[in-house]
Amino acid sequence: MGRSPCCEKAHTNKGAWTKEEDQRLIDYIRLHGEGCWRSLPKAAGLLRCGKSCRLRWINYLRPDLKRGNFSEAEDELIIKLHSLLGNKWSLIAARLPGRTDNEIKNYWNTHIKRKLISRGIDPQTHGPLNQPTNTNKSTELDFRNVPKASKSNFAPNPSRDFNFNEFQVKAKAESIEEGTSSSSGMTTDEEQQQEEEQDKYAGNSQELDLELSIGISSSGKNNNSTGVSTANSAESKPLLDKSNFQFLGQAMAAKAVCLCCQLGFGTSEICRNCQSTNGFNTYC
DNA sequence: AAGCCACGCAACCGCCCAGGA
DNA sequence: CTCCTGGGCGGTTGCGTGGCT
Repeated sequence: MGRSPCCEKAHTNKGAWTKEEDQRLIDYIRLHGEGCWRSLPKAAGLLRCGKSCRLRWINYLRPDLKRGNFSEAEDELIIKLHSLLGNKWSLIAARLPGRTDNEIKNYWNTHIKRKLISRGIDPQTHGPLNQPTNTNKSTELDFRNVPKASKSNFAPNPSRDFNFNEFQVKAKAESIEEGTSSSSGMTTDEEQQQEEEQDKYAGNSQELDLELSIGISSSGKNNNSTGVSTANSAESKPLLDKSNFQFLGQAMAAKAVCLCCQLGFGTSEICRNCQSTNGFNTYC
């Protein structure tokens, strides 16, 4: 039996995308929007697999992408989210405006894993390195190893004994790096930028609110945040004039989904609160 | 200067799920 | 209810690049 291939492999290009291909894809999506990826390559005149087009768009061409280096605050946020969600990169990415799951996954594997190990923390269990792997604390909600089906089937379940406070993780600005921040070799400007980032994500309370509303950040906020990051991302920003894509940003914001709702708290106090207390997402 | 190696990241692969017919 | 298709996700691969010898 087997699945039908997503495309005619014999007639598709592979490997790195050319500028022409990028431009074709951008132009097409600008005119017709996202969706129907299978038929998109033909319609756009691309010799690419539909999935390849989708990935290229999502991971590289999308106008609301941030790119550039991850800030320390983003690092910590990723770590906290990973401790809650495990390798659910898409969920983690939903909490990091302008970042893609692929980008975060790569960053995790190349930087954060090493960072945690150097701190003596097991990147998988988030427990001490020399501790046995099976160390799930009863007080921690752990989405790792949750069957995939449950991801989208989190219907409200009154019988479930669920303490939402367990979703909130304190991420005090304490001891991010053992020692001082200067150990990272940052310049003063970088440190200042990092502080801004930390303010942006953690707020003044120094408490990381992980109520986990999912969504690509709204265009307004995101524009602001990308304004901070454009300095280091300019070189990698492909072909795009951001202003041309405002409508796309708005459309994406409209697609935002609150995780409270996904988890079945759509009518709860918690869900209402996420509009006002969330660090950077306001949709619900 | 050349070769080797390690690393980072873009892209691909294959599986899974949701929704429609 | 079953099958099929489109889309999404996590894991893996492979190429480009920079550092070291």
